[in-house]
Amino acid sequence: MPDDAPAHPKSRGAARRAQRRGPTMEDVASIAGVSRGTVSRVLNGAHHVSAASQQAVREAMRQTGYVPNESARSLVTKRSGAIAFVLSEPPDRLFEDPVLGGLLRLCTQLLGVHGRSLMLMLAGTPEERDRVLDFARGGHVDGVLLVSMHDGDPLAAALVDTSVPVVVCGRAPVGGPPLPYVGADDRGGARTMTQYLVAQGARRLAMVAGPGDTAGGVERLAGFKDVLGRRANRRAIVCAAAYSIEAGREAMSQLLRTAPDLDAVFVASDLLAVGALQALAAAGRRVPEDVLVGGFDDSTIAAATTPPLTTIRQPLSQVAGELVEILLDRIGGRPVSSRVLPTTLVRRESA
Amino acid sequence: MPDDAPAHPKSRGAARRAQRRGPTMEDVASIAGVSRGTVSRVLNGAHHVSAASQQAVREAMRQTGYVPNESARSLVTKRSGAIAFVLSEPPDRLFEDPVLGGLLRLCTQLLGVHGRSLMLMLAGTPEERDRVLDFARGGHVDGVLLVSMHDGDPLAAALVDTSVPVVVCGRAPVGGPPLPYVGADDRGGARTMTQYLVAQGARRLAMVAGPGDTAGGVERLAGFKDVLGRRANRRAIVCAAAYSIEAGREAMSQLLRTAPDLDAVFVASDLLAVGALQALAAAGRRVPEDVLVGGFDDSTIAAATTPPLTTIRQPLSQVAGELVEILLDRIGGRPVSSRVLPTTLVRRESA
DNA sequence: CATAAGACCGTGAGCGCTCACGGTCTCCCG
DNA sequence: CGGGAGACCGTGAGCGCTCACGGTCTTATG
Repeated sequence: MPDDAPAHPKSRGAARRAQRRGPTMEDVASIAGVSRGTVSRVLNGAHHVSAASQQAVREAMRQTGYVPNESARSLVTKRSGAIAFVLSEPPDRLFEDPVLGGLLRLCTQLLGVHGRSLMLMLAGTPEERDRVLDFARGGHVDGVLLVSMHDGDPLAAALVDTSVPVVVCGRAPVGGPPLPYVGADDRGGARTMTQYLVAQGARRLAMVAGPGDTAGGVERLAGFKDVLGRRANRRAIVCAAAYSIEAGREAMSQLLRTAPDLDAVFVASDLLAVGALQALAAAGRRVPEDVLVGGFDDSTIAAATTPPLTTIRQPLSQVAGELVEILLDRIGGRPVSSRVLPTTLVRRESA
Repeated sequence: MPDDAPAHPKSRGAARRAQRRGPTMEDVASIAGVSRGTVSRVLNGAHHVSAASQQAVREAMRQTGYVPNESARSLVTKRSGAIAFVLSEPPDRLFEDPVLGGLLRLCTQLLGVHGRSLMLMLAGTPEERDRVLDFARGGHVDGVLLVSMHDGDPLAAALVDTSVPVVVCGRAPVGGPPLPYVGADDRGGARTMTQYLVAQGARRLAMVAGPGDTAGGVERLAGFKDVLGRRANRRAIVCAAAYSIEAGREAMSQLLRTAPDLDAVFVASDLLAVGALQALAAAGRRVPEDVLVGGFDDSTIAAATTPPLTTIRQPLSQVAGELVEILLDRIGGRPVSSRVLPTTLVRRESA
């Protein structure tokens, strides 16, 4: 410390405290020979601080191992630096779906580079929902990334009047408040797949749709119908009870009964398709020789099935990118708009 | 302002502030006709508070929609209520492995029940690691759940001297500090599977082991060798480069070259096994007729392969339970001990 | 050379809470 | 009936930070 005299009167207890409970701003300030205010300035922004002070402060921070106390900061700024990633789903969803895992990872990573942290919150039960609401109201989080597939989700409505910025992933639940959202183009993707199946020679197409109260459920079905028009056979469409392997197996079995002559099936998600593949195999139908199978999502599992699944890829990293960008914009008070991202067909062997 | 009489001197700004930024404790107190201190008491513990005051306070809280400000609380208590779930892995791990997703969900849920929240943090890059460390040092989290598979992880060592309670999931990395951990009995499970394979008539067993610097990698291999003793053929053991489908495929292909006469293979993880199954199919080997295949984890994917995978189940919910219990104990200053949980064989069709 | 404009920096007043302390009031025992 | 023990409750002093304000010192400008 070439530039510093013995120290200021204020620094008496500072050193002792510094070793007890982590150094405070005051400690850094006294070591750097400046005031709290200056330290604060270099910490955020560093406008109007001389190069010398800045240097001294940084050195003092390094030397003391200073870490700003986020609680104290939040207390006055009313910002927490945290974003809630809320999974408004039955509890086993995260367990099953690799897509969700990927989204979560991507968001954590992206948020991290913006200096923000992610709190994972479940909202399957009323108690959990209340906790989320309390967090939002209590200023514990600056924004919410709501992953909600189901329509009429009570959380979305409750969340808007906490006035905490919210962005929905997937699609804004119908009947809910008009929240900004970002999602893949479910309908367009479904159209692409259906057209592809037709182009591959499918004549009697069937569909395993997702649950009827989810965006993926209705939009992908709509895309299917867009292409088929009145040729769509009502008997050849069943909705799965959930996005799970079992539900897919059951739905496919049912399809095999109601539309036994099907020669292609579009399944609304890869996980569902895994189940469908199993049901098909159990029924002795070969894929793709007897039945073409198309999935949706392009999750990890798609490449692992037998045969590997032809599917529609969701641009997951784009979705994550837009999600955090929009949320951060909303938090910053900038205007935002929802976004629907294009999907692509991934050809493998099932169709 | 229709509802406000001149009121107490102190409550002048209170009402105005209450509608601006959420009610504070002072607001609740003045409405309930008590003091801050009493409100604080009913909030935590509620000892030495008359039933009447307690009633009044609760009513006032309900009426104002009061939510305690966690930052202010943390500032004085030095506790944050948050736990970091740190994934010290290459970034694509979470993407792939359903086991991790399940663990994450379970921990979030359990922690939630205890009134604590979970921050998800990645620690794949040095920057991310520094962030984790800063969080720990800054008192931003009360404890860390470290999911680290690789030995010699620098994070574990750095974390211990932040004096923040840490519990490791999996196993304490060798060469690292002696941290409490909880994990499944990898070695025992591997023994069980190997014995089972032998009992099923396997004579020339091979193994696709996990990466050599992971607990799962060395322990499961050790279990394999425990059973086979000197009958273990060195040529019939290869380590996969990672826990991924591709790595499994490649390892299996290699095995097919170095030990072409194998009639059973124990694969150190389900994900790896998916790849192995693909390689086997590509080579024209039928499972289980020509080759028995055993996996490890019993992740979602295990039931979805063709044929469905016989595997070793990790008691995931028990792992999660012990993990948070031990961490909470450590935070509470109670003594803790590491725990190894038993695994079970799940028979399906691949062996 | 006087003065305005700006750069730089220190200070005080909180943010909303907890916790130790001390005060009051009741009740019971000797 | 005095007084100690508790129960109950209010108060002050911060926790570590930010932000507005105002002061000093430099520099440019008329």
